[in-house]
Amino acid sequence: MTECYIRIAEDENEEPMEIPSEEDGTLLLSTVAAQFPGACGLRYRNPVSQCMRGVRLAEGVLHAPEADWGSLVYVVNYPKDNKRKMEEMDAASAVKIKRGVQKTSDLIVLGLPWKTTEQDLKDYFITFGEVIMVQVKKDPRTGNSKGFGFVRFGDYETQLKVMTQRHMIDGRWCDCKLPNSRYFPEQAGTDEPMRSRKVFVGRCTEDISVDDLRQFFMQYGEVTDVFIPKPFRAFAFVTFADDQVAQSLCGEDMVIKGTSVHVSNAEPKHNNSRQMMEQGRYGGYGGQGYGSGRSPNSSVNFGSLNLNPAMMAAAQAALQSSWGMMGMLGNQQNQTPGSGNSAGQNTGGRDQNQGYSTGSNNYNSSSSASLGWGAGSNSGSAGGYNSNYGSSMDTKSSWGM
DNA sequence: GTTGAGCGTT
Repeated sequence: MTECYIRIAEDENEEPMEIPSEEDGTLLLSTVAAQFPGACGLRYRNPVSQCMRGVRLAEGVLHAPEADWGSLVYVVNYPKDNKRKMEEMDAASAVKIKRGVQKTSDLIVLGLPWKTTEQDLKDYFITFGEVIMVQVKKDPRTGNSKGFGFVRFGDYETQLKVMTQRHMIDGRWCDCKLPNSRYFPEQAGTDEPMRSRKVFVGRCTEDISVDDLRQFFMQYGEVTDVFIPKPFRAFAFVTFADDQVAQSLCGEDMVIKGTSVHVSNAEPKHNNSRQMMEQGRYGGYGGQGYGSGRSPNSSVNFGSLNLNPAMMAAAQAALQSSWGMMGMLGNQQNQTPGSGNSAGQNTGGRDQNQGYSTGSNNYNSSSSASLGWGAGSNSGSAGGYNSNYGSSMDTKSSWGM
């Protein structure tokens, strides 16, 4: 497929405008948005079925429905359409529904053998379901594994399943939990102190450009600004036209160009010390330190339920979901009773009767392609951390909320 | 070349 012009209109009955594709025949959402500000996608009427069809959109790139775009007229989608239809529903819920029932998040994988590679991790976890991203954390200098990593699944059910059992990976028992670094906006406070239109995007890699960020985040709403500090400091700021859109994304893990980035509240810029007074309740991590017990604002006491750490993690996740604790109690029955709650990190133990057998290669993931590693060495995760990290704080002070 | 509880980003 080659470069062409695609007919696009705001409405089926409107006069279409011809918009150029890329050289490979794809169409950038940003190109559409240049003519139709706020656009988040395209649809068209299928000539055969007479039904409206959505155009495939992946990371800001629109793909022709058939071999080429043809002479159809494509109609612009706007995020506001959703909001109008959903009336009282806030943008946060709208976004969640648009993207599926329950968002997934990165899980930390603890106890990995030193030799385990990202490919090994992927090969193992794909037997549970679609894998969006894997990482093995390495020493930036030597390249040696630090013995832990991260994984992200396509489906929340898969994530729950993986969290509730231990994993034999390359000869060692490993645990998958929600990482401590996760920020829980639902628990940050009862009222909503933050109404910023700007979000902080952490864990960026150097190959993620301003355009990449803009094109990725456009799918959630109109992006008014993208800022990447120079020199590279592994984070960025994205500002939306709508603060509700910004807030709805806070706390989420996103995968951009195969890298797991984390979206959270942008801290108020501190120039003139007044705002520092409010830092207490803002604090990016909701005030929770590393390691110690979380859920400071939760009124539920899980201690009485005799849950093992994995179940605690699931419970933590349940707190954020709509189905609450009910699903968990069902899961609990599948746990082997009296197997010890593995609190002592018994890494050599063979205590759990997990239904996973290392011989079964049921690669049931339908399509994990196009999302990351395919071409060998994209996830050189440690590659970007060598240079002046955290050197100049003044780069962001010149930039206002 | 060692290690074995931890925790990625302001």
